[in-house]
Formats: sequence, C-alpha cells, structure tokens
Amino acid sequence: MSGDALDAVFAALSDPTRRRLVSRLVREGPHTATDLSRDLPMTRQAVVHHLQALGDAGLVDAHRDGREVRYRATPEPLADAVAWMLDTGVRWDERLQRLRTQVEARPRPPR
Amino acid sequence: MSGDALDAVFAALSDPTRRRLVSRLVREGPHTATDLSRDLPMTRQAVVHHLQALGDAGLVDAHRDGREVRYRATPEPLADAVAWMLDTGVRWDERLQRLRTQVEARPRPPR
DNA sequence: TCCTTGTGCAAGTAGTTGTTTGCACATCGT
DNA sequence: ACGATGTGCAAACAACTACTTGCACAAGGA
Repeated sequence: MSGDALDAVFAALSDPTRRRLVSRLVREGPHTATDLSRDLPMTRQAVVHHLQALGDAGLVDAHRDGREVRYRATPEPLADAVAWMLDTGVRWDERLQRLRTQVEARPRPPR
Repeated sequence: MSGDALDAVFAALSDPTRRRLVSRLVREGPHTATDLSRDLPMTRQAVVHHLQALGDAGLVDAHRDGREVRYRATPEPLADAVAWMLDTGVRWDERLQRLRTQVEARPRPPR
C-alpha cells in the first residue's frame, strides 16, 4: 500500500464519528447515509462527507439500490495500517533488545 | 485509552513526515529537532510542530540535555490503535462468518 | 569573551476540514 | 399522478493545519 493510501486510512480513523460509522457498518452491515445520520448529531450531508472520507481510504464502499445508496464496511485496508504499526513496534522492541544486550555485556563498574 | 487519545494517535500517523520521524526515532534512537530537520525539506520549526503533534499523541517524548532537546520514540500508544483495528477487523470477520454459515445452511437452488 | 549553534515564541499566510443551508432531481408507494 | 423520502450538488462559514519568517535568548567551544 502506498504512503498516500496509508495517509488516508489513518486520517479517516482519526475522527470519532468516522470510527463509529465503521464500527456500526461492521457490526450491522450496510446502511444508507440517511439512516446512519439518524442517531448522529449532524446532518445527512455531513455524514455523507464522512463516508466519502472513509471511501477514499477504502474502508467503505457504496452500492446504489433503487433510490437508496447503501454503504458497506470494507476493512481490508486496516491490515496495512496494522502492519505499519506492528513493524514499527517490532523495530522498537529490537532496539530495546539491542540496548539491553549492550548493557548486559558491559563490564561491571568497580565499586 | 480514551477516544480523544485514539484521535490523536491516528491523526499523528496520518502524515507521512510524522510516520517518517517516528520510524527514524525508533530505528536510531533520540535526536534533536534541528538534527531531524536536516534531511527533511522543511524548517526546524515545522519539524518541531510535527514532533509536538506526535508528543500530544504520546508517540514521542522530549528530554532537555544542556542546550539540546532530544526527542525519543515512545510507541506504546500504538498498541491501543492496533487494538481498535483488530477488534473492528475481528467483528467484521465474525459477521462474514455468520453470513457464510447462513449461506451454507441454505438449501441448494434447483438447477 | 566571542562566535556558533540549538532553542522558543509570535505573527502571518495559504490551504484543508467539518458542517450547515438551500435547492433540484430521482424513485417508491398509494 | 402525487406526496413522501432518499439523494446530489454548490455555496458559505468557522476552525484548524502546515508552514514560513523574524527575532530574542541560552549554552557550548575556540
């Protein structure tokens, strides 16, 4: 996944409304924007914008059905974001481990 | 971790410069802002702003040493972000699994 | 004691984000 | 055919973000 795509995923998830939308779509399956906006303190248009941000990140897709548009969670891109974090975490652990080894290999200071 | 903290972590990681800063600090250990700005196409002040964003997310901390301020990676908050993603992913998998079960339980259509 | 270097603060600017309102259009059920 | 409902587009706005420049201050080394 390109850096830009990773940008979009992290940016999309940095907003609590958007995380909530993803959670709900994951738990309950597809919904329309109008439906999703019913229990959120904002207009349908605001929700649509959030869904578009999620769509740009590949976390959601839209499917037209008659006059309705159903949004569905597509959480695959989460895997790339998790991979970046785990990789970073692992490198950090390795570095800690190296430091620990150096400390242990150092001769005791005279006392 | 509160939602706000999760906001800050995801927002901090949504910028490629900041991911790069974290990576470098994780790989090489502490550096000053001036040092970090040397191989980035922006001023020291811009780097300081990025480091502050990372600091707000708890991904970096600062320690004064004489006239220098060394920034160090503290990747613990990554764990919470990963947890949110894995939890969401798992729920999605469960939902998929439920659907699959339903599909498998359905009698074959006549052909 | 200078000169260099690392830092901190403040103001300013350009661009982006989150949200609303208003209106036009499409579709469904009666 | 008509009213209710779901959608799309565009303008407007405040708030925020990413940067820059300029300057003052602190600390280390010759």
